Amino acid sequence: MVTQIISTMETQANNGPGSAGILNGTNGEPDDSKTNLIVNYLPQNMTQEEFKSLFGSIGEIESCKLVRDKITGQSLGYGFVNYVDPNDADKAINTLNGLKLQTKTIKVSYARPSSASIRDANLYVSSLPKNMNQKEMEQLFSQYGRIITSRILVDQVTGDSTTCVSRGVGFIRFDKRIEAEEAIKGLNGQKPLGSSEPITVKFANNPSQKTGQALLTHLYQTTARRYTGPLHHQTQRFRLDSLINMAYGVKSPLSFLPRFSPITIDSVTNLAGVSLTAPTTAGWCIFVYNLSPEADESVLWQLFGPFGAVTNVKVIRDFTTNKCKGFGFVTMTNYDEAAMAIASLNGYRLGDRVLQVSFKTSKPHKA
DNA sequence: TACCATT
Repeated sequence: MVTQIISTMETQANNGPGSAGILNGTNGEPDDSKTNLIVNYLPQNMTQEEFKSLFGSIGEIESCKLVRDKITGQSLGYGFVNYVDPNDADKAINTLNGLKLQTKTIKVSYARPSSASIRDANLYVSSLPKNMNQKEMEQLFSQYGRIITSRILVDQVTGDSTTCVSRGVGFIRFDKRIEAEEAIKGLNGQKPLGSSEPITVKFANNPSQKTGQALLTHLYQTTARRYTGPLHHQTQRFRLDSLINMAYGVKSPLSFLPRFSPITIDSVTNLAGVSLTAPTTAGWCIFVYNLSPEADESVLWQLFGPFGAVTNVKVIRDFTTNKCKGFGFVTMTNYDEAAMAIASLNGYRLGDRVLQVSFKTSKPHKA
């Protein structure tokens, strides 16, 4: 799934007067509030040299650093630039903030002074109402302190940025950790006005805390998806009539499927009392249970692709261990193909596990 | 052993 970021590109006002090389009267440290910038949302593949070259084109740099993972050396997507001349810092913000580099839109703003109190002030929010936008989320959280950055993650239908839909997940970075703590106390488990579902608010996991192995696994999966994603499903797609032939015992390339499905299509459509997820712009969401801890996205593409148009697959993993939690989701465009996939794959033995496959149920909620 | 989402 392609994830697009909605984020304000405005920069933070800096913290008052000061200029490079002038010593702060209280502690004798240089005041670089007018020269030191933080750069966010850099492309993952940008090197230190490219980073320096881009910002060096504005003016003389005192120092700069692309921040990287301690173990893997992988870019964490942000960095700092300290100019000699505050005018160049200002110019960098004006000319480079909002610059589009590959798929990213970089953010250039004054860096806040390094301090223990601003660390771990980043929150992860889930179960947000799908119709809540970034501004509304900020409004909800702003009562607890000054918000530095915020964002809501959205699904993006390939090739049409207007059909974005919130994933109900976002981030809020406060100025101070105590503000973030208060926001958790005040908002975790609370229902936003007009919403029936409580939101989850917790400290965000920091990607740099991931193990090197998990990062490499993630990179591998991101790369591998190129060869198994929706743009290629036509090449492995089979026609519905060949599936019907198979049901009558005709030889088929789908011989890996069970000859007799444990359920019929009718039983799928007629499950009493179960509300199926409505077809959204994205299609029909299918719940796949009993995947192995090692399962990855490619197995879902392989299983469901033969039945028709698959627009998205997702293996749910534990964020810290990166192991599959035993289930995943597949989105298919057409109801008939989704129903056929469910009828055929529910009860299918994958390795030493028997899959349970059904339409995703609507999330249960207490009255 | 049961319905996600981690910039």
